[in-house]
Amino acid sequence: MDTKDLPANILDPNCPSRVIFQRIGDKWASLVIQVLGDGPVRFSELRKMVNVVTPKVLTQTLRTLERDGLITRTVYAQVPPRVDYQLTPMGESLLQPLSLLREWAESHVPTIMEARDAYDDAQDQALLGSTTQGLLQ
Amino acid sequence: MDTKDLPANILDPNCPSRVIFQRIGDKWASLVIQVLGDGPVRFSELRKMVNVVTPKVLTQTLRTLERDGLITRTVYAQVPPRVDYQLTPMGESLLQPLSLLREWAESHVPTIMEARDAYDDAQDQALLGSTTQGLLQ
DNA sequence: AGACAAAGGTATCTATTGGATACCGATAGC
DNA sequence: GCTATCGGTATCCAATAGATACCTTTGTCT
Repeated sequence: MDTKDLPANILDPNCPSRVIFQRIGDKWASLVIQVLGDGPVRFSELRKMVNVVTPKVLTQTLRTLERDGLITRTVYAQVPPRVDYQLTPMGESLLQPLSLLREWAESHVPTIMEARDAYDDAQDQALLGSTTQGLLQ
Repeated sequence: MDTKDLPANILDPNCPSRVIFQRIGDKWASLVIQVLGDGPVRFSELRKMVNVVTPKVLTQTLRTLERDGLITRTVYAQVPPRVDYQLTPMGESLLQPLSLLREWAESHVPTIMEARDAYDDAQDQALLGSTTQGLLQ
């Protein structure tokens, strides 16, 4: 009985679901998938839409997404070359969960910014206090 | 009229929602939030439950989550010290979107593993072909 | 008194990853 | 020939993650 036969569990570092979960959360992968939600996009367009990623990193991202079966890569024999990336059905099935997260992020911007300001102010105060204390010794 | 006044948009690199979106997708942050879904957990327990993170990285993760107002940190004046981390209401509001993603990941493990195998096999074949070609020259 | 243990970290160093930049190969148009 | 386009690679440097050792406080054990 091997680990891989157990039910998938993200908290088990040996479970593939964990790697997959973290791949989805990848800095660029999730953005790429959402951009591809409207249909196939070519490499250079993708680079523009997902502001701002270097070609090396975008290529890496696309390769792993392709390997995982979330997108397909189609090369057209033209010059200059044309390469389209598009979601597979499995890739499309990720759109809904991802858009929920996206909506969450977009709607909580103000609250989070406030929380940050409050935290940073508190930190500044604490720092000021300890410095003063230091000077008073 | 500044960028920060525009509607939140993850695809805009200057929009805070993007940073927030990527923070959620952070390798450890999302796992921590899900673990805290069942109630407060202390540092060492968290380390065990979120297998396997180094103390430095866990501390960093917890600090940013605290700064963003997603968790609170409570210190009990005991020896040895006890520090509890728990979700704020905003943190709790992330549980549902995250669990969707988690379910997606856990349920698609087999399909993705197959896709990987297929991709790697295709790569091996292509490599073998080019090598053979190389030898035949 | 001295040694040791527990919890929640921090400090330091190294390995891995991400990013900036330059360049390549094929071909069409000038 | 020279230049531009597209989809990348190659190379190098900076930022991040990870491994490991160590610190602090106080209670307990000997």
